[in-house]
Amino acid sequence: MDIAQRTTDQQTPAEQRRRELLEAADRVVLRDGPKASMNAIAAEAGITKPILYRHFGDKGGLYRALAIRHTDALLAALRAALDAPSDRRRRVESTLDTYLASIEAMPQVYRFLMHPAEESHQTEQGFDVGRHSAPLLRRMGEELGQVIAERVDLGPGAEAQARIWGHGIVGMMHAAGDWWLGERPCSRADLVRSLADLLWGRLAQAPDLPGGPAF
Amino acid sequence: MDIAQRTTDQQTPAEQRRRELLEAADRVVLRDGPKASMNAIAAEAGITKPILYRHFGDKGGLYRALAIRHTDALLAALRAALDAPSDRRRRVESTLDTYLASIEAMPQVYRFLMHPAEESHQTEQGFDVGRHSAPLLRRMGEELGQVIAERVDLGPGAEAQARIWGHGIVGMMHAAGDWWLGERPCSRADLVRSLADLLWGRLAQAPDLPGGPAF
DNA sequence: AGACTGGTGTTACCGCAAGTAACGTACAGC
DNA sequence: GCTGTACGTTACTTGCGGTAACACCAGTCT
Repeated sequence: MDIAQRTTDQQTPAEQRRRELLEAADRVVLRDGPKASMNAIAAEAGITKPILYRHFGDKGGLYRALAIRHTDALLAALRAALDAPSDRRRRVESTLDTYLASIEAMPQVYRFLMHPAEESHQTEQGFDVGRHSAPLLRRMGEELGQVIAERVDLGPGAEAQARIWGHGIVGMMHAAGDWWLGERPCSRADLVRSLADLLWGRLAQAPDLPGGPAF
Repeated sequence: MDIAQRTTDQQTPAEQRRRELLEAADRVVLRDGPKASMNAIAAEAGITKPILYRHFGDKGGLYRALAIRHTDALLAALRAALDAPSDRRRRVESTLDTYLASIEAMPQVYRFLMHPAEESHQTEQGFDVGRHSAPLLRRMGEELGQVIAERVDLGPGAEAQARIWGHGIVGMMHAAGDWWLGERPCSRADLVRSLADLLWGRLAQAPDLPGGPAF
C-alpha cells in the first residue's frame, strides 16, 4: 500500500490507529463518565498507557481530541439547524432543540467535555485565568456569535454585541440544559419554548405581580 | 466561658476553629487557584491534613463549605441588587453588574467554585448525571427563578417558566462573564448593557441582514 | 547478510495528592 | 488519679498522571 493508495483509501495507519484509540476512549467515557482514567482507556483499547501518551501527549491532549470530535459533530448539527430556511424564531427553537437532544442522547460524553478538570502547565503567568474552562462552550459561543453577526443587523458595535450574545445564549442553553438534564422538570419542547420566549423578551414584557418590592 | 456566654459572645470554639480553617482555605485558594491541595491549605492554617479531614470529611466537604460561604455572600449582594426600588431594566442591569464585579474582583475563588472536579461516591446508580457540576450555578439559578416567580406575572405555568428562566439567565451571565473575564473585549458596562438588551428581546426585534441563508 | 531506523508495544518506576491509621497529648468531669 | 474527648502529629496506603528504559518487528540502505 503506497502513498497514492493510502490517500485515496483512507488515512495513514497512524491516523487510523488514532481513530481507534479515540473510539475506545469514547466508549469508556460513555461507560465510566468524566472520571475515566488513562489506564481504563488504554485497557479498553487493548493496550497500555504509554501508547496513549505517545499519541496524545497528555490527558489534556486526549481530551482535546475527543472534544474536537464531538464539538465538530455538534456544531455541524447546530449549523444545520441555524441554516434552516424558516423564520428566526423557528430557527432558534430548532437550534435549541438540537443542542438539547444531543446532550440528552449522550449525557456522559457531554459531562466529560464540560468538566475537564484541567491541569495547565502554569504558563508562568500568575493570572492565566481564562485559558481554563470548557473550550466547547467557548467554541460554540464564538460560532454562534459569528452566525449572529453574519445574519442579524445590529447597527453600530454589531460585532462586539454579536459575540457577547453568542456566548450569552450558549451559556443560557448550557446551564438550562444541564439543570433540565438533572431534574427533568418538563418536556424538551417546553424547555425549548420557554428559552425562546426568554430570548424573545417576554421577561421584559411581562407585567409585575402585585406586592413587588416591599418598601 | 459557659454556654450562655458562648452564644451571646460568638460560636462554640469548634465553629470558631472551622471559620479560621475556612479563612485559611480561602487565602490559599486565592493564591494558588483551583488546584490548591489539602496539604497546602493545612499548611496555611498552620496545621496538618487529618485535622482538615476531621472538620470537613473530605475535599468535597471543604469545597462545599467554601462554596456556601461565597455563594451566600454573592447571593446576598445579588438579592440586594434585585430588590432595589427601581424599574425592572435597571434592576436587571444592576444585578448583572453586581455579579460581574464580583467575579472580576476574585477570579481565583470564582474559578475554584465553578470547576470543582468532583469525586462522587457513585451512588450505585449508573446514571447519576445531574448531581455533579457547580452547585453555585444551580443555587443561583433556583434563587433567581424564585425571585422571578415572586415578582413577575407569567400567567399559567408560571412556576416552571420562572425556574427555566432563572437557570437560563444565570447561565447566560456566567458564560458571558467567564468569556469576558478571559478576553476583556469591552468594558463591564458595555457587557451589562448588551446582555440586558438580549434579555429585552433585541435579538428578536433586529432586522435581517441582506444576504441571509445562502443555500 | 547485517547494521540502522522508526513505529508499536511492554514493565517498572517516579511524584504527588487524597484519604486513613495509629499514636501522642492536654484538659474536662467523676 | 483515671478516663473520655477533642486536638494534634507522623507515617502510611492507594490511585492516578506521566515517564524511562527496554523489547520487538518491519523495511531499507550498504
